[in-house]
Amino acid sequence: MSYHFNDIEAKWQKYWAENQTFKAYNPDDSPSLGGGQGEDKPKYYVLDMFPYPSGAGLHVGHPLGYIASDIYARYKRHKGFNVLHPQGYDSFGLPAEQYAIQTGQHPAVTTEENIKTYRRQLDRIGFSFDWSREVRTSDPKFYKWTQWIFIQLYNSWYNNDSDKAEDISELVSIFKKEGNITINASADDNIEQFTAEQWNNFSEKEQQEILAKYRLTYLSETEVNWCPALGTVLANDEIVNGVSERGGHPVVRKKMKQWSMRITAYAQRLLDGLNTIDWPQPLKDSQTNWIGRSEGATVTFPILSFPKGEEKADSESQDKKRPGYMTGGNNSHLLIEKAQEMRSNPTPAEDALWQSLKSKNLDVKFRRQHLIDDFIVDFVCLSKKLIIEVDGKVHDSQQEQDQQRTDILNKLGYKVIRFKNEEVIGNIDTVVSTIKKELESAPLSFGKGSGDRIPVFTTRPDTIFGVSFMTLAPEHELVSQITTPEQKEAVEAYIEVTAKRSERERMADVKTISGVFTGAYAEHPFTKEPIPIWIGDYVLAGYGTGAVMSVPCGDQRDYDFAKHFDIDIPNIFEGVDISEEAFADKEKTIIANSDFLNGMNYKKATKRAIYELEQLGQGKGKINYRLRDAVFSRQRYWGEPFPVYYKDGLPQMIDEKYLPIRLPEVEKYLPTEDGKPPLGNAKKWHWLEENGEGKIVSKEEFENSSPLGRLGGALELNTMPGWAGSSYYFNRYMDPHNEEEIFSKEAINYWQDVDLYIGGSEHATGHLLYSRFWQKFLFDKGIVPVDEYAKKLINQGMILGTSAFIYEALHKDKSLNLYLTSRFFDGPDHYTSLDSPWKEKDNLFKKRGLSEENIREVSYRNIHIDVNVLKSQNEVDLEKLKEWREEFEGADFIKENNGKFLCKREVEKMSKSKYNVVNPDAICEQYGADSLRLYEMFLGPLEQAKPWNTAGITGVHSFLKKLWKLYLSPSNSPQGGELTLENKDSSPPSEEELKVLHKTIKKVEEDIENFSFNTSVSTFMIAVNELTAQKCTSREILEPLLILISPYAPHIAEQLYANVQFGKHIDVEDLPKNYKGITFAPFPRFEEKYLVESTKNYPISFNGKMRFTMELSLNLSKDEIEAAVMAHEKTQAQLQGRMPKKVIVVPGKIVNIVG
RNA sequence: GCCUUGGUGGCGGAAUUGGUAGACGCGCUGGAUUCAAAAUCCAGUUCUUUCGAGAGUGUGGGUUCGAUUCCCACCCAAGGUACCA
Repeated sequence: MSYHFNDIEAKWQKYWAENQTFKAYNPDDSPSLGGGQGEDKPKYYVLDMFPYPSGAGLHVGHPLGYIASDIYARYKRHKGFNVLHPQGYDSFGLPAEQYAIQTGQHPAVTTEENIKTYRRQLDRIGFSFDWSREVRTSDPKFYKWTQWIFIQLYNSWYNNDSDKAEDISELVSIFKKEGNITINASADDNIEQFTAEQWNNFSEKEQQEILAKYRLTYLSETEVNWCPALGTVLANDEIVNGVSERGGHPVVRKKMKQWSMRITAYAQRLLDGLNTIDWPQPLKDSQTNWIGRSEGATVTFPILSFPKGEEKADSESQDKKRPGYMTGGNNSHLLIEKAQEMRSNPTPAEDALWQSLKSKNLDVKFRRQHLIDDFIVDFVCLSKKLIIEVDGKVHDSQQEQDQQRTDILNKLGYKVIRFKNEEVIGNIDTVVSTIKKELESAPLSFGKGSGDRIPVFTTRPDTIFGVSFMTLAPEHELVSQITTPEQKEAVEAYIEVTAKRSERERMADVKTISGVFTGAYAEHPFTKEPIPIWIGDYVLAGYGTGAVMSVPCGDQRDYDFAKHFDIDIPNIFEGVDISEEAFADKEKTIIANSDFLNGMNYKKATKRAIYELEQLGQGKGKINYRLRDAVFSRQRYWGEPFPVYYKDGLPQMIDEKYLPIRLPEVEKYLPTEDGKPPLGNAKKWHWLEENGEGKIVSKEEFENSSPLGRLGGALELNTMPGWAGSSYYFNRYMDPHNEEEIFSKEAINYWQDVDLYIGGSEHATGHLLYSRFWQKFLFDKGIVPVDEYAKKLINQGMILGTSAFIYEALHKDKSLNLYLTSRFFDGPDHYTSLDSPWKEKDNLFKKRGLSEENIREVSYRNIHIDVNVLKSQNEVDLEKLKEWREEFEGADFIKENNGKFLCKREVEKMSKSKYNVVNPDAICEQYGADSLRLYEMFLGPLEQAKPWNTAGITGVHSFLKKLWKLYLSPSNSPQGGELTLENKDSSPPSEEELKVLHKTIKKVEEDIENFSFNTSVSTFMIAVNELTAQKCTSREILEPLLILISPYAPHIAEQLYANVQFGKHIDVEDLPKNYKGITFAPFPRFEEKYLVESTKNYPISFNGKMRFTMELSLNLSKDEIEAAVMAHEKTQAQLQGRMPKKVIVVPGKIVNIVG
């Protein structure tokens, strides 16, 4: 009986489905569901990346990873594990919606159809998925939990002290008691300080607005990547080269109110976590780059500007310099003496505080009796903009004046705190610790209202003495404030030009150096020299502080800028020539010309520079991240609705008990006429909650309801992005039908995490980063037990297509309807042969009415043809070609002498437009799923990209036929042939056969553990070839061999295994009810003893080159081996009479003769 | 530019700790079988060669008795990333 793969495969697939062979059991399942079955087995979770069911269906490249994971899952079942191997669909997404816009079909309908196609294709390949656990992100039962997680995020804030997310209610209770002074949170950076008293006096709305700045998901006016063509916002990773990844539409920057996710709070933990997981290095590297941690310092440079009214005197006498600490106003000259007098005659309280401030090592500098505008303040920390006033009794009677003064100081960006004399004298420690807290929480930020200094971030504080100018991003908010009247025109013109240039242009045009001087100067923190402030578009507004201290000798961009504008380039490196380029090597750096940093290396100098800056209160060590908070709103229909409504413009979460909030029906999937997202078209999209009942109603219905005791309002119009559902689906598989909880405690504690995750590397900075973020959040909240969800991850390589080309003759760009076999061409228009078929073409040209001269004008081009019309490697089936495209119908084809018409093949990405797509269905039809599985693995290492070439599949296919024959003699009997082994009294295996089996067990087991599936397939081929040659009929050999092959080619293995069990060919239909298939048969045990050899065929090398081999007993000693080798005639021939200098003998390995 | 991965016959690829380079398969060549084809089976297939042998794993060096494997420098390809201070 021959190998009828189609029949066998269909029957076994049906059998597995009916018997739920691959169902994984949770320990808490009821016994009728098979609960407890997994208890005595260790768990193993194998997962494929969530597929998006696209309309095009699967091509041969898609199942590669699924086949690999399936082999591993099946292998683990043989190894006695309770294996969870689920599959489902990431079924929300753009393409279905685009299609809906074009055709009016509901995305749910097309998605359902696409899923059916996917499922049919997947089923045909024989995967061992537990389909009872299937989930779909677009299913309300699933997205109920997506919405639920969103609410959890909304109700959380990130506590940097405990380094985890905590409930927002804890934050509120701290605010009530202490205000926000002691809070160390990952939050917005423009938060004002407040006391408990202030908090308690804030209105509900004010409180909510403040809380929003702490929540892990929050609404904010963000600059987003708006894609007008798609009508939506895109995430950074959805943009490739400045255009949308899907569709290639232009993208512009735009401000919009959006939900954001505070992923930045997790930046460090996302980075640290990478060290604990076994993921591919390139993937870890791209996450590391994406997070973009850089260690350095913030340095603040005071701006030298001129006090009103003193401009002239100052500019003449002081050469346009004025130190940054001179913060006095127009009347400074009148007040300065008074201040000096007060300084020398402090009150007892002032003196006590001053001594404490000096001695407590506060890392910041305080000044006393200092001029701020027209006031003399008691104490001020300029870098933190904090003023401390110590009030005597007299202040009780002048509270109003004091308030006015405070208001003015506040406007100047200072914070004022007041203490009474008796507080300072009575309890100096409390006063100092309050000041400390204030200082710690005061941001080193110089946002609005702090126009007198420029903060920068630098990774090279050691090069601070090399600063010769500063550069601000053109968008920097200080630019307009500091620009001098003379430079105003030039600066404004420059800003206008840069604003007009799109992001894309700016990115493409890196080489052009441009910038403008603002006319303003900043003061160097140490030398107190003035530094010119420029603007330039090489500085990005969005990174760091949007300003840089430019060190031209140490940074190439600064160097180029300085050269271009002829700015001074001081050299601060010892023994380095900077006449041609900047010197950026940290390792070799020795600092010079830098005062206290001279002679230090990078590390030392950095540390010292930061220390000195801190002493001055003009800098601090800082870690900066490139990672930005993730925008979570999409102006789309086909996505998860937010569980959010708006009341007085503030977002409100809907109570969990009302989830899911279902996606409403709309008539049109386009944005509304007034530019609102598609959900704006929904007739009913208001939330109304009254009498403990919540529902979605129309606007009218909401407005007509009684305002008393009612909750609700307009629902959110945005939907969630594609990555929402895929950020936790792997956990939901553990308990996918639970309606009470996202998953049960028992389920998550049993399955814990994914042991093996296989998928494409394209998700490196999208899905794989966001999902790690959510996992860490869920971990903080005690919802999941581990903070990394996938222990091991493998990126499968892409399968490329092998395109086919034929050559078409053209005259003046017009097709002559004549095609030539490709052997004549090296490429288009480049022929290599002039033999008879080549000459034949001229006759055909003449028939087409071309003159001799015309013929000389004929040119050729190569065109793609469908790879499915090929007969073999490169022979075209002309009949099929004509069927494929009408234009070939009446065409002439110039063939080879042997009548064949050949095409050229070339490896390219598999894509529809290149006609090189191969459908797995066609392969299954022609060769079977087992052949497809084996061939995909046989192509090469899993992680590497490799070309598909259908012609090569005959190799694995004939292997399967040989395997079949090894078990069933090639009898012609129509009723299932003779089995080559007798069931009961099969002959005992020979030593040679046992050796083949055990060497195969060893190799295959090692290969699977190393995910080296390609080499296993070769091993199977070798084993079957050898056993066939040995005419093996022993059940002790043939049965275990099937278990080895079963993960790779499960259908044929199941069938032959059944045959072996019954001693004859048996149809699936005839199996007894209690039949146990191959799936859980224990993996054969490798036994070393069968591989022990008594002799070795030694390679004999001369000077390291193998010249011949020699069979010797392994019992021989080194000397005996040497003697035997030297006695060999070929040895003497090689040596030609010379005496060897040395003979290396490695017993069991090699003999090398040197001489 | 930077980071990562890789470079071995006509092609996909093997060689697990430094020890017989090219396993296994495709393709190709020749043969058997057949009226013929498909299928199947057998033999050969890195290159050069005076048939003795010699060279050979991107290039050039090095370490070693011995290097595809380890070290240094360079070249090329693919992927990621990009004025990130």
